[in-house]
Amino acid sequence: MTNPRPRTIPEATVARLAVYLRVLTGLVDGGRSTVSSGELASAAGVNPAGLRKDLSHLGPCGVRGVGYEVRTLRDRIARVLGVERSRACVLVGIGNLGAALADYAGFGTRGFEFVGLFDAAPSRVGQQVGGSVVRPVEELEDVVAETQASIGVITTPAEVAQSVCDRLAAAGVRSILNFAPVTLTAPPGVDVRQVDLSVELQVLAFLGSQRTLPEAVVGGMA
Amino acid sequence: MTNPRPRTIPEATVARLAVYLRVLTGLVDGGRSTVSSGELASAAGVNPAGLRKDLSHLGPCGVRGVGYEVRTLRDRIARVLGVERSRACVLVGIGNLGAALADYAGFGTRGFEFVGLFDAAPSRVGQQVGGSVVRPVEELEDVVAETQASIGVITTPAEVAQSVCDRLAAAGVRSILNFAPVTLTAPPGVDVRQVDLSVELQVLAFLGSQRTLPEAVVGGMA
DNA sequence: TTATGTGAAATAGTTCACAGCG
DNA sequence: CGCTGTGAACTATTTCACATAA
Repeated sequence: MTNPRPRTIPEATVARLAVYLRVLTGLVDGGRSTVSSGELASAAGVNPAGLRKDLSHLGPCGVRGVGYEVRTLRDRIARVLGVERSRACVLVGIGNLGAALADYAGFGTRGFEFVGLFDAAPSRVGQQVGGSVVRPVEELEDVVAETQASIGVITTPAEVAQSVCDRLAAAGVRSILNFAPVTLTAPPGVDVRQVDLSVELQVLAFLGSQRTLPEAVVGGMA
Repeated sequence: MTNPRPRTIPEATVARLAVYLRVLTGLVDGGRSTVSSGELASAAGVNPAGLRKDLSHLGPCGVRGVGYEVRTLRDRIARVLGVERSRACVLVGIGNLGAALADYAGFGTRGFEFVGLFDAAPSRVGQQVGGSVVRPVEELEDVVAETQASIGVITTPAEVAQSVCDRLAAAGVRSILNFAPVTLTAPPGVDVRQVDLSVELQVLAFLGSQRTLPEAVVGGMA
């Protein structure tokens, strides 16, 4: 009772809350008013008991015997994740991937707004991408200062990613999402998350070969 | 005696092995011949003891008191991950993100070859993207059959992702990497990995707000 | 002496089973 | 009754500490 909300939500849970939020938004748009843990879990690709455990970190938010109120739950998760208000992001490196992200509607509808797109190549600067004009990377610090952007996304070549990271951190960005295939180091107080697209493919390839080649293992299903 | 390798490599380890492989390839290109667990761990952003434990799944591959031979270790990891030979992949949905992936050099250099790019839009079909010509999605099954592609990548809009997944699975693709923001279901024997780019941003946002408003309590009442 | 390889301890995360509320 | 919320059991993963080998 004196400890209603533990401040510690496991990171694995946070990642799944983001998925639940996406599913719930779809249900709201579809006019659904309530949903059970079983149905929501199935739509999110997780186990129902695990979903209930995840939601338990938000405090009680369902009705026993009935399920969860879709809109209420969505709002609650959005508040916990801190996406009720829009967050300013800057994106550095407008190659193919950067342009794809800048143009990806999924960000805008989920509380992220790109307030600055930057590239070092003069040929890129001035182009219109995803509703914004690409600016020279020299203006990065000024724009971060003006817009108070708290999130930076790096889609540059690997060679310059660390220096971009340093500049973002120095300019006051506290959270960095890096798509360049290098491990970045940032000062304390700055979070870095790494997304390596070919790591995902390699894990898939490994799981596939585990299934295909294991001569020591029984043929299995299928 | 050639079967002392436990067939069970933890998935978390597999993902890190892919990162080590990337770092090692960089070291080979840079002419380095040996590396210690500490240095490799630091370059990969992990703890040295954890790295050694990861490598222990491959059997002994270092020299005590010295470290690891860079080229040998790289080859060993590549073989375990099953990327010594190139794997045929198909990519469905050549929007911004799909074009970015098709054009991403990181895949080609790491053992993945796109043998077919597909899109439903006639305006896309025939375009040259990343060295291949975009084909109509109707040809998907034929190309999978011809090329024996074992991996499919989905970068379509969410609405059609499941049907593309079904077609890939029916055509014989055993591993699917999905970038569309929906949870896919596939028949047994088909692996699906989900990458949701805005989930990454939301986790970042949450960690950031944890830091920024350490006192704001989640729910209204207690 | 150095740096690997590894059991054992600690931690994180998942699943189960059922009590309890509507 | 049905479905949530949750302790308890279980599994996976990380970290530690040190024996071991060059």
